[in-house]
Amino acid sequence: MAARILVVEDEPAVQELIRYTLEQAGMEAFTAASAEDALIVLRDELPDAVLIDWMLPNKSGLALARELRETARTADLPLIIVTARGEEADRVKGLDQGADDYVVKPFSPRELIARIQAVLRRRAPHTSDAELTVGSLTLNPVSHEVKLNGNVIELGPTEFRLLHFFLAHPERVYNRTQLLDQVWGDHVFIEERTVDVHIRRLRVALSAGRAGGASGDEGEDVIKTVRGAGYKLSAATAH
Amino acid sequence: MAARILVVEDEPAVQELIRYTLEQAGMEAFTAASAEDALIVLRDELPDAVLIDWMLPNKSGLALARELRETARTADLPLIIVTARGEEADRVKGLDQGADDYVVKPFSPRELIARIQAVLRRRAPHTSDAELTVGSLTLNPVSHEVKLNGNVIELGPTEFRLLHFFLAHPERVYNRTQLLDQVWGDHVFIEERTVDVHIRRLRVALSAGRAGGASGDEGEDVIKTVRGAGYKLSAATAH
DNA sequence: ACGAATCTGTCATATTGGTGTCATAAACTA
DNA sequence: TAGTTTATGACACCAATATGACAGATTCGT
Repeated sequence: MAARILVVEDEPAVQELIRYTLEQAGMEAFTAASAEDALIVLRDELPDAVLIDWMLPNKSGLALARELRETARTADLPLIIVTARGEEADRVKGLDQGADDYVVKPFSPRELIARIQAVLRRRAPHTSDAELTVGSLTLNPVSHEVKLNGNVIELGPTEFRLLHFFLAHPERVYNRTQLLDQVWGDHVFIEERTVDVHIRRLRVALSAGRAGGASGDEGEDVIKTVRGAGYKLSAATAH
Repeated sequence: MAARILVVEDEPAVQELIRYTLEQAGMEAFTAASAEDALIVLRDELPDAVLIDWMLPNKSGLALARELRETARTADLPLIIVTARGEEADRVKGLDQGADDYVVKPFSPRELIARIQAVLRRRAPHTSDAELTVGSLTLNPVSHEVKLNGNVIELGPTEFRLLHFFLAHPERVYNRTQLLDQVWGDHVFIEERTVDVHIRRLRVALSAGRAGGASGDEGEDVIKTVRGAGYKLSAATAH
């Protein structure tokens, strides 16, 4: 989902430049030409971050920043101040006022995007890092490590994501389309049969991990094929 | 050159008092009204020392202290905690958290200056700066020395911070963006691929340290590449 | 203040390894 | 057995990472 940014900037040319830059980077840009407009726009929808020009008609950008901070609903919005070159004092003041970062004009598109993304990143909560386990199989998202009976299993990125998904939804059957959507992303256009191949690669890697096993007794595969339906991960030693 | 001190204090009156005191003593004072602001200011420039009020809005001063210690870039900053009278327990806790010293409010200007100068003078190091070790690799933050199998390894500043960070968070995978945020600071605006280069420099330095070894037996690299995910430091000799 | 030495970030290029597809063999269903 | 559906092995192509070289910064010693 694209990040939605509110741009508060009175000068049309700059406004357009920023909007273009943001959209190039896959972000959605709203605009407001004054602090008042900004407040009105914000009444409707909360963006993911707000970009405020330091110099605005009537109410200064700083005042707007302070106001946003004081209002509960907008208090947590990441703010980035756009300021003119120099102005060290102003910068500190801006940060004191609650801005999360600032960008000095003129700025490069890359820098602007980088700053915004940094701010968004900082606010974003960490995704669940819990270790997933089914039977003797364990996947640790943090260390990016998979173990089976204590043996470390080497997996390629796709197989890792695939197993990760299965472990997060055990015992549940997914058809190839669902797996493509969930593991690859629902915009990709990939042959369905490709899933089979990755399932195989995953199986091979896992069975290799079930090492040392002397006897021909091949334990049940953790990834089960459900003919006509898809695949599922199952701990059951089902017969 | 005047010492530059970052003052993290939310109460304007106290903030002003401290600033005045510092400037009287020929020091340069930056201010931040909250832990968040402090982090932002620190993103730009590293001062010579940080003065933190124990009670801060949102994030407590202690939490800030801990955060600074955990981030490679700021891990070596001398910290002084400003705390209210009494609270022996807090004091201990503060020092545990990595503070270098503390000042009890109300304090005399002379005392404050003295403490700061003392801390600056013995640029020395934090009690909590324990030596970090993984396998036969050791990093001593105090002496700023890295050893591998007893051999001293020479590292550039960035490589040192990078290794420091990895040693503080072993077995955990970080992508390039996270490393840039943690080791360089999250406002920097650096090409992601640059991380690769520093990883390489670190690897080269470390493998050089695995000296004398005649045989072609290249021991496993301590810094592991996790394709599609990033890098991690791992003790595991696994292959 | 002034070179010398070191450090840093970026590129262009080399390498390595992962991906998606196919053709074909098996396995299963009816 | 014929008709499907899934498993396999081989491959060419593409993507991610490693490497080596460089010019601009920074640091240090003097």
